[in-house]
Amino acid sequence: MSTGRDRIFRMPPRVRFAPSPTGYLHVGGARTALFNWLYARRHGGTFILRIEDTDVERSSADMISGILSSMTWLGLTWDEGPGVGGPHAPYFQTERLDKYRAAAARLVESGAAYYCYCRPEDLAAKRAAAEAAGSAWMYDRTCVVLSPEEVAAREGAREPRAVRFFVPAGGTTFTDLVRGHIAFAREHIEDFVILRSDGYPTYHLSVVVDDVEMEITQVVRGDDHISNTPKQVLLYEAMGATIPDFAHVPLILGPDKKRLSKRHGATSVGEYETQDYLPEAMINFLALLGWSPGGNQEVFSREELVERFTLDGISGGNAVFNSEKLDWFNQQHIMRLPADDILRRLTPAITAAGLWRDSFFTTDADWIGKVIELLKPRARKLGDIVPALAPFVADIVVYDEAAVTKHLKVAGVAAHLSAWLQVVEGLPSLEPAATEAALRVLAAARGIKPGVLIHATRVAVVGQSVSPGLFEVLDLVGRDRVAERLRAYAS
RNA sequence: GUCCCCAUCGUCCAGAGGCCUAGGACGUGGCCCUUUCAAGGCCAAGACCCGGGUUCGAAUCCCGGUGGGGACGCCA
Repeated sequence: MSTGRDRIFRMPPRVRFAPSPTGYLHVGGARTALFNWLYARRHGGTFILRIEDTDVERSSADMISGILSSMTWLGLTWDEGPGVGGPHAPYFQTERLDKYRAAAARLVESGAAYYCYCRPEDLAAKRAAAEAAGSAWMYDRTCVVLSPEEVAAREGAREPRAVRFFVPAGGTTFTDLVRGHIAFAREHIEDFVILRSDGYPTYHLSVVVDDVEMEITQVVRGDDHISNTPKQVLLYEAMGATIPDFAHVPLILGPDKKRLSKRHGATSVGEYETQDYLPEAMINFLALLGWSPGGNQEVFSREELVERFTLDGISGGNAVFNSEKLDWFNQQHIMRLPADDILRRLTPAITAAGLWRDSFFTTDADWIGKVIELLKPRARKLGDIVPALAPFVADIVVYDEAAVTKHLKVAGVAAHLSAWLQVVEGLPSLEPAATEAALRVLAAARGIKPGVLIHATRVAVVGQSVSPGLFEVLDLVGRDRVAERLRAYAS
């Protein structure tokens, strides 16, 4: 049998992300998708998206479009799958049912599987009884001993039946790229159903049939699939197919170390999109949850992650989702975004706020770029920049009452501002260093601390007691606007 | 209950027998910068789950225990 290692060097990998559209794209799923995507991109391979919608009861079209949209938002583009097609189309399992049925029939034919006429209610009762007795239930093989005549009779009577895989005696081992060898004794594996009585395949069958047909070379998926793997290995063997490599990645937990769920807060990628996180921050954060490139660098661009990604950098233990660190990554990525990029991303929001000017991309590009640079390190979310733009680009100043009371409605301040206004009007421009020097000279002349003028000016000009460095702000707001706003509070 | 996986600061990771007096990041506390708020810089507190082995030497290897997680569906 050829090992995965050989395969890596022989041909580009083909990996897939195969979500079930029974819910939104969960951050855990997103990370699994990311690892697959990084692996494919790193090795010049193919990243396939396949929708496992065989649970027709719980799957929905809305969930499918939600998942696709979250994948797109994260930038996890797929080479084969919904919308783009590919050599193994279709990529929706419900459109591939004939393949699973044919595979099940072949397995029955070869004796690797058999028809099971047990009724679900009876099985449930047996399971409940075993559970009550405190022991684990495994299918008791009632139907494996049926004679060919009886099977023929029941088939003729069109009795509902499922197809079960016959688990042979022995042991099953497989190599996991993250954990090494894993062994299961087959007495712990029951004869599992591969085709339901309604003709739909179960996960085990469809996943193996598709992974074989789509020539998947590495199966990178969640840890929760590790106990499914021996069953699937058995299926590969029975089908005479090449077994892919497996890499099971640890789960993402909530702060209480329980599997991450809604009660821990936002768990779907869509919620983070709504909350205005940068997709590159999400990618960076998720990549480092359970994987390490080695070294001390923490902030990575998508390209840098692709360059460094290796499966053996994945750690074995589960990871707790730490949203404070996500916030930090978000801020780090905001600070690394060029101003023109920020402007482009924020165009709709700025427009909606009534602050847009077409000159931002032309004659005012330089100026607005400086404004954004000033606002950048203070934004925790990209959208924080939008309201902060108002005092610069418009005459909209929202005055914070507490700030006004504290810094402007103070005895003597109006007179000081009046003097300062005269100075400002006499200045050729508000170049920061010169403006600051002028303010300090004035403060000294009037026998007050520079801070009195600085704080009063800040509140008068931006309406808040916090802002970027005052003199940079004044320069970018412009002398006329600054003078106008000072005048409102001068005596 | 049975099987499987995992185990380093509160959290995410580094560490693949001596480089460990265990390193980085988030968070926390302090200081610096300073006109505010951020950003940035510096400092501090903070961990190898326990017990046995193996070895001259173990965070690193082995065994056991404990703890956590996962799986035991005609869900995926």
